[in-house]
Amino acid sequence: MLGYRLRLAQQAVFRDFAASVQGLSPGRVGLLIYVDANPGVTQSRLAEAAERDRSTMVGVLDQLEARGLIERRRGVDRRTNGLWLTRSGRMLLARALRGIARHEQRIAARLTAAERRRLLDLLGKISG
Amino acid sequence: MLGYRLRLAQQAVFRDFAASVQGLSPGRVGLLIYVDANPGVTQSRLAEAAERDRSTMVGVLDQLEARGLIERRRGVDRRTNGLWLTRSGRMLLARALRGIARHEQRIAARLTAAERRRLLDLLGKISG
DNA sequence: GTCAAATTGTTTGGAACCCAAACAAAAACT
DNA sequence: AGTTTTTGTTTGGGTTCCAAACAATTTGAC
Repeated sequence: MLGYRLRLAQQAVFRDFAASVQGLSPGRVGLLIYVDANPGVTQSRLAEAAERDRSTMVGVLDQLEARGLIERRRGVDRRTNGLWLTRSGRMLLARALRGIARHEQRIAARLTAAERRRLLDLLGKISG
Repeated sequence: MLGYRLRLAQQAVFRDFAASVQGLSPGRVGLLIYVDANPGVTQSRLAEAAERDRSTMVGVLDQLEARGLIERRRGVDRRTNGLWLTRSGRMLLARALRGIARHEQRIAARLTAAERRRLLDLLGKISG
């Protein structure tokens, strides 16, 4: 019951999110944010940060690279690829973040500040 | 932020759920419950109830049938397959439901009754 | 009653996701 | 110098889902 309701709420939020950031899943946005904050980060470190397998990253990064959002550059350690956002990657990320901000506002509008705090608190009790 | 926390909570609940009901995803349990409550239900109706495409059901039902949990019988309308739980399907479902009950208790133990009501209320505000 | 239209389950092809095992290239350690 | 470890990659697998096309069957219109 609770799990079901959690899923419904998450889906509602996700749908709104998806409407805010066309063509970029939450996971992808997370990757772009991380690369933006850590320019030159290695694929393995990024996989670690995202709690995904190295092999999972390959295809994802291939796509982001094909869309011209990130760039792989061979590192001094020639086994590694350093990751950077391209100009258009930074621009798309900025646009996405603005969309996310609007999204947060729409969601926040459904709750008072006190309710929001309470909800986060209760969710924490379940997660932790 | 809120979407992220929702996802964490949902994952926590899901992990606990998975530990309760080995080898049966929440979706599968939902299907078994529905078929149990509506013996002879048609594949299309079941797909409707689960908000999935007819074509999605085929593979899922193939698996459940291969595991000997459900049975397809040609209906009077010979286009249709009526669905029934087999004996072992009913037994497995009963076992799963007991596991889920224990699961709910474990989750409930993290919250007081008042907190639980409050959480469901707040989640409703977000979903609706 | 006959013939077009709708419905049912199915197949095929595809899209996101994800992991594990194996591999070559490169680096680090001994 | 030789062994071990790390990195990115490929391959193969699994899950979950949808859309389009199809034959069999039923329904509806005339």
